[in-house]
Amino acid sequence: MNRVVLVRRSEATVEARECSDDGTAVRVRRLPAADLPGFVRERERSPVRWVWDDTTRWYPALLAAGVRVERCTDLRLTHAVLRRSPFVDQSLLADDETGGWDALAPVTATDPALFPLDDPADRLDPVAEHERHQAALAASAGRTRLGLLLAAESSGALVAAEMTHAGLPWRADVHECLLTELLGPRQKPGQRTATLERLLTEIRATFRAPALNPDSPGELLRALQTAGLTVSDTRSWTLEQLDHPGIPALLEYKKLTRLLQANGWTWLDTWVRDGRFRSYFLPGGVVTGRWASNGGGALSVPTQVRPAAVADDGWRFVVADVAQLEPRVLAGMSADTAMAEAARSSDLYQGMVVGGAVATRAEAKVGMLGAMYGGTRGESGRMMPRLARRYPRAIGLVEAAARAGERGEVVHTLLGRGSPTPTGAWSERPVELGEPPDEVDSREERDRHRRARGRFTRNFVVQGTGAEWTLCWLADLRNRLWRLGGTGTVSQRPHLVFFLHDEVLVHTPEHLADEVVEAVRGAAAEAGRLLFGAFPIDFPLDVAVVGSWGDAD
DNA sequence: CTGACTTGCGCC
DNA sequence: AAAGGGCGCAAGTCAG
Repeated sequence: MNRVVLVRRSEATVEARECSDDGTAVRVRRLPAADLPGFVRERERSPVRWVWDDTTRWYPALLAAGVRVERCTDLRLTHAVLRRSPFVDQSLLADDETGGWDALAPVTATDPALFPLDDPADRLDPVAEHERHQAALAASAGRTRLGLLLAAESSGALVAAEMTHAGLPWRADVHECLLTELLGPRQKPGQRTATLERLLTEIRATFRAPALNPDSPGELLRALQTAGLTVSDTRSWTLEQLDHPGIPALLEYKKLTRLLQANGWTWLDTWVRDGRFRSYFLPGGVVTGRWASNGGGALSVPTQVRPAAVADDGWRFVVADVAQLEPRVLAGMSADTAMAEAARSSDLYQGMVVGGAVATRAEAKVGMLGAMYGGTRGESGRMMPRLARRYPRAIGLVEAAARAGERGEVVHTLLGRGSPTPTGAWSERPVELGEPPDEVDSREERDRHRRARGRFTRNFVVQGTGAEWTLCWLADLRNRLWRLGGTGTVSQRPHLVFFLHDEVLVHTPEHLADEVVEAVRGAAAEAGRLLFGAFPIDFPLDVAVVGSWGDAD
């Protein structure tokens, strides 16, 4: 399949350099920037891979012109993966421009950098960078898996741009009803709503603190202590443990102020336009390879307000999430057949009970979370020996990752994404006897850092490989949705509108909902095959066809 | 006053 | 019910 590298030659001119598989240029043409959408639409009639510096700099304008692309290589993202992969000979990537590629940041519409007069991307040569990537990949011992990761990462960039373009259908009127019901009518900024005022009066009375401002952690802590409560912080979970008549009102107050501040009327004004919640998803935005988001706290939309996400008339949401993604990924990547057997039931934790590893589902869950996150204290720590005996490969894999991290080493995901190189003296330097204590951390502190590093690398391999599974799932789903057919642009057909680590929302015309469900399941099966080949591990989905996100669970 | 840091809490 | 990993965001706090 031919590739077409797109290069900005000036504000008004684009160069399209078409290459065959072996890299020889087939055709180079210059065209006015305004003609680009038409050119891309035409060239998409036969298979092609677009190569560009950064999807956030090219794709939004194409989507706005009604043009979808099938596949691309996003050099900003592939550069980031290659630069940190332990399977890449870094000398093959070295160039004067390496620092520029390292520093390249995505652009969002809220950035003044949307139409930057002086975009740092324009000082970089995508043709040369792409050639370095090809060379580094070809020379890599992990080229097959790494190649899959680069393709999946680039595909994720397309999905992210399309999701921002389409937006998540959001009913401001439903959201406002919900706010008014819980908080009372909207007040001016800085003023408490009726419900908050009522709770405030009650809190001040029961704690005998007539001027108390519960929004100030310091003031609140002192008030609690004056009331005879022994607490050292004001977290809700801490307060729940206390026995005092003022606590319920205080907890309610904290819950409602949180709603008001994070997802209240201001949030609606800022992030919801024309019936869509539009935020920015940033593929590869997290070190593990998970996505980050920008704007409106997209990845932490509380379940409380999800009822306001409502499909258009005649349309539905297909909401799908993977049950217990990370333990399944761990079973697959470690080829632990005993754990894969437990995963055969739709509830992996119950499967561990049936398999005789642990006595209860609760033990299975807490034990696995501890294994993947590094919990050593209490119940999860006590489960570890039994889990390690029963699932030696799975537990062995995370233990090895933890020990590597403690030694200051880099670990990697199944497809070859590397963890960041640790910085700081604590990682390697041995304890020097007699060193002045004010120049080095104490031994205790450095041990604490080492263990924290171990927990990070332990989690990195699982969370990161989980992110690779979901990338493959998204990429394949995106293509299946397009093939369901129909006419028109991305947002006129079944299309992805939201993605939350292990959950997707598809907005679809109602009559295609059943086919979308099939597509979502088919893509999950394909993701499992891509990552784990014939190894028998499956990824059951919870799928719901609903009119509102709030009805999905 | 601004900017950096901390606290607390939402999501997975 | 959290713990243990990864985030974003808003408000409070504090130093300059």
